Amino acid sequence: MQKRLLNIFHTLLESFGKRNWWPGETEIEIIIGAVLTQNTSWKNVEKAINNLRNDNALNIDVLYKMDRERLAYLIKPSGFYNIKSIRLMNLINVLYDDMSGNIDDLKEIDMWIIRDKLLRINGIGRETADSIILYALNKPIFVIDAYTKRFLNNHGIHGGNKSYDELQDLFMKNLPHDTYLFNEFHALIVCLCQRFCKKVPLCKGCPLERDFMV
DNA sequence: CACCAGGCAAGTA
DNA sequence: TACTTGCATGGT
Repeated sequence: MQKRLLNIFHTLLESFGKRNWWPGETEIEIIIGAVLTQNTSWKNVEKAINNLRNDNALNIDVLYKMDRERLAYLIKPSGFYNIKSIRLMNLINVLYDDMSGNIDDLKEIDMWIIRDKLLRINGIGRETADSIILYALNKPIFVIDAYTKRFLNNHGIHGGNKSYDELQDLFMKNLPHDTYLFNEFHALIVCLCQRFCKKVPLCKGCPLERDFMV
C-alpha cells in the first residue's frame, strides 16, 4: 500500500504538476476559506473573500469586532451565509479569546491538540479542522474530502463504508508524515477528480490508467 | 428545468 | 451507528 500510494502520488505530480495549494496569501485568509468552501464551489468562495478583502476584513481583529449581519452580507456569494457567518464568528472568537489572535502561537501546539480544540467549535468539522491545520498551520495532517472518498472508492482502495478517521489513518499510516507531501497529494486528488473521476471509475485520459492493472 | 459544489449540526430511528 | 434535513448562492 505504501508503494502504491507513492506511485499514485508521483504519477499525479508528473501529470498535473504542483498545485500550489491553498489558494490564499495569509493564514487567516486560508482559515476563512476553509469554512466558506463547505459544500460550496471555490469560485463562489473567491467572491466572498474578495468582498472581505475590499472591506479590509481579512484580519482577526477586524472580524472579531464586526457585526454578524455585516459579515453575512459580505460572504453572501459563498452561499449559506447566515450559518457560515455564525461558524466564522465562533472560530474567530476562539482564535481571538484563547490565543490573542496570534496564529504563530497556535503553530507551537501539537496538531492533535489543535484538532481537538477546533472540533469543539460549533461549525468546524473534521475536514475544515484538518484543512486549517495542513494548509494554514503547515502541519502534516491528511485532509479527507468528498473527492478523496470518490478517488479511494473508484480505485478500490477502500471498501466504501469507512469513517473519516479511518480513511485519514490509511494515508497517515502508509506515508511519511511530511507537510509538503500531504499538501500536494490532497490537492492532486482534487485536481484528478475534477478532471477525470466524475462518476465512472475510469475516464478517458486518466493518468492513473495503469494503476488499475496493479 | 434539475443538479452540483473542496460540510456541518441537529434530529430521528 | 446510520440516515435525513436545513442551510442558499451561482454555474452548467
